[in-house]
Amino acid sequence: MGILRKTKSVKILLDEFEKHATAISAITLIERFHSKMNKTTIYRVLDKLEDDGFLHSFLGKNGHKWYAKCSGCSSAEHHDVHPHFQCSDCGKVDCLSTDVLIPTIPNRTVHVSQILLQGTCEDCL
Amino acid sequence: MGILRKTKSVKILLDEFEKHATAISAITLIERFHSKMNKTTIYRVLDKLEDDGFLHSFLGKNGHKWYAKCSGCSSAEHHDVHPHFQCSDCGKVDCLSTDVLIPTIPNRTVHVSQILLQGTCEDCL
DNA sequence: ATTTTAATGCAACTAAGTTGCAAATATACT
DNA sequence: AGTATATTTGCAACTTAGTTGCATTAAAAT
Repeated sequence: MGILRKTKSVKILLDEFEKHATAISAITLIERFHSKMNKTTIYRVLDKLEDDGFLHSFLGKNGHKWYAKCSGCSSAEHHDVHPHFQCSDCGKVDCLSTDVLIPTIPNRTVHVSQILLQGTCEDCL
Repeated sequence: MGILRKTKSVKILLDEFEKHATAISAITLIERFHSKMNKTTIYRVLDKLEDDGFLHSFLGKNGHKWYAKCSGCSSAEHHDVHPHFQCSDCGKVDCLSTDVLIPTIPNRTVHVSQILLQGTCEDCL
């Protein structure tokens, strides 16, 4: 599918991800923009922005969905396979540029790797 | 809290994890034993078995809870911080003994790491 | 055998995410 | 600009994993 129209909702959400360097959870966006748009719309727009390679998604520590800006992705290919760091204190989630080496697993082919590190971030140390 | 009494439910669930080498999702256990025990009981027993160091839990690809037997854990300490592998074909989840090296992250302290690898398992290759 | 206290079942609830459909709105066309 | 067309939106209702409170049941201690 992907984005076809530059609607108000698309602009608001894109803008929000431009403004913040950190990842944002779907739940947070729903809280933040519930007066401007419906949660269904938020989920749908996020979905499309991910399809288009503007955002990538992953699951936070409770299994809730988080989104962050992609760097160098397109609708053809997502190559944001970096680890994410969630602060146990403030809950903030960052994308880490540090690479984690996934070892070869005998008799298995690994296609996707989800790495979520939890601990204390620089602000909370 | 932890387990205090060896009830029927505790025995059934412990037995199930003895029988299978792979991880089992809470949802699967509820399906499998819905006639023998209530889902609330299942969640509560799993919780306690985890507290006691018999099981460890992690989130699968949809953010749903999975459990597997611990090796060498106690109620005092869980040291099952290994990666998990979920087959995209058959859905089966295994604990991997292979270690993944988590690099030191500047200005952050890492306490927990969740690593979920997805791909094709040996049976589905 | 009786008492005590933990474990269970049940029903109702919570919350994240999804679906169907009618109404609104962005874009294409003339 | 005005109209047609197709996408996007809002809403309400739904789905489903997991949780909670409370009365009942069943371990285990006496």
